[in-house]
Amino acid sequence: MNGPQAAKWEMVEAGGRTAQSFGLNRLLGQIYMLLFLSREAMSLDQIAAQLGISKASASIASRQLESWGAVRRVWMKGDRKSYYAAETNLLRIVDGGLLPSLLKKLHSARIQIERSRRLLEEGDGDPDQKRFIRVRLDQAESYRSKIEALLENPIVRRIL
Amino acid sequence: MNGPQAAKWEMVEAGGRTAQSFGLNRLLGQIYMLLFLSREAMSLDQIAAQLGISKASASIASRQLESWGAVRRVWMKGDRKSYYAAETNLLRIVDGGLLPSLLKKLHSARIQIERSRRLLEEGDGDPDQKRFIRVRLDQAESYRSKIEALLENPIVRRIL
DNA sequence: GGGTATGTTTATTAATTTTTGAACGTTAAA
DNA sequence: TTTAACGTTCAAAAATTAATAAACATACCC
Repeated sequence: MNGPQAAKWEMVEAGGRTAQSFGLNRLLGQIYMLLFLSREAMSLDQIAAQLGISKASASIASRQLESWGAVRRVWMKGDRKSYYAAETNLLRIVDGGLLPSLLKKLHSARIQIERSRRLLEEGDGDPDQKRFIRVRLDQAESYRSKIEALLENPIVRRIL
Repeated sequence: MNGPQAAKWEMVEAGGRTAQSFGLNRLLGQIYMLLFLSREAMSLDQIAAQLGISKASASIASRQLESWGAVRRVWMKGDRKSYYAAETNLLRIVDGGLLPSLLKKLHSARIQIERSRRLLEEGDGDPDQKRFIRVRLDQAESYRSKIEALLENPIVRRIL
C-alpha cells in the first residue's frame, strides 16, 4: 500500500475506534474519516466497497452522519447517484447537530427536574426527607443550567 | 408512593434514560441518581434491592462509577459492608474522571495523527494525493488541539 | 480452626445492537 | 412501457453487551 492509502486507512480505523469509545457505531467514525480524507465525494457503493460493508449499512450510517450535519449530500450533474462529502468545518458540525442535540437533552433534563419537584411538593411524606430532596433537585438544576450556560457561552465558541 | 419517593423514582428513571442516550449502561445513571438523592450512603444490597437488580450488576456498575469519581466508597464504623455515596460536587467529578478520560482520548488522537503522517511521508504515492492528505491531517490536528485547549481553559472551568 | 457475611469473578443466559441480503419503490433512460 | 440503476426498508442472522446465578475469595467473628 502506498503512503496516502496507508495513512488514510490508519485514520479510518482510528475513527472507528474513537466512535466506539464514545458508544457510537464504529461505522460512523470510519465513514466520516474516509470522507474527511477523500478529495472527492463518494457514493454509497464506493463507501461500502472501501470499507467492505453492505450498501445497506453504508446507507444507514451515512444518513445518520448527515442528520448530525457531519456529512452532506452532494449531487453530481448527470449522475443519479447521491454522493457524500465530509463537513470539514468543525463549527458547522457543532452548530448543525452536536450542540442542538446537547441542548435538547439539557432541556428535557430541566423538564424532568420540574416534574420531579412537582411530584415532591404535591405528595406527602416526612418533611425532613422532603427538604433534603428539594435541596438536591435545586442542586441538580443549578448544575444543569451551568452546563447550558457553558455550551452557549460565546467565549467557548470562539476557541474553536 | 409518597412525595419524596415518587420524585426520587422519577429522577432515577430519567438518569437511566440519560445514561442510555449517551451510549452508557442504564444502570450507571440509575445508581448515580439513586445515590444523589439519598441522604445516607447505600450498600450494594440496598442498591440492588431498590433497583430490582442483582448484586453482581450493582457491584460492577458501582465500581465503574467509582472509577470515574462520580461515586465514592464510604466506610461505616463497625460494619463490614461497603457503602456508596454520590459525589455531588460537579467539578470534582469533572476533574476526577471525565476530564482525564477526555484528555486521554485527545492524547491518543494526537499519537494517531502523528503515526498516519509518518506513514504518509515514508511511503510513496501520487504527490497531489499526498499533499491533500497532509493538509487534512494538519486540519485534524488543528481541531484536536483546539478542543484540548478548550477543555483546559480556566474560563471554562470557572463557569462550572 | 469453622462459620458467616461480604464483594468480586466467572460462565451462562438474555437482551440489544449491528449487519446483511433480499424485497421494494422510485426515477430516468432506452 | 420496459428496463436498469439507484437508495431505502425489512426481516433475519450475527455479534456484542448486559444481567444473572453460582462459584469463589476474603475478612471477620466466635
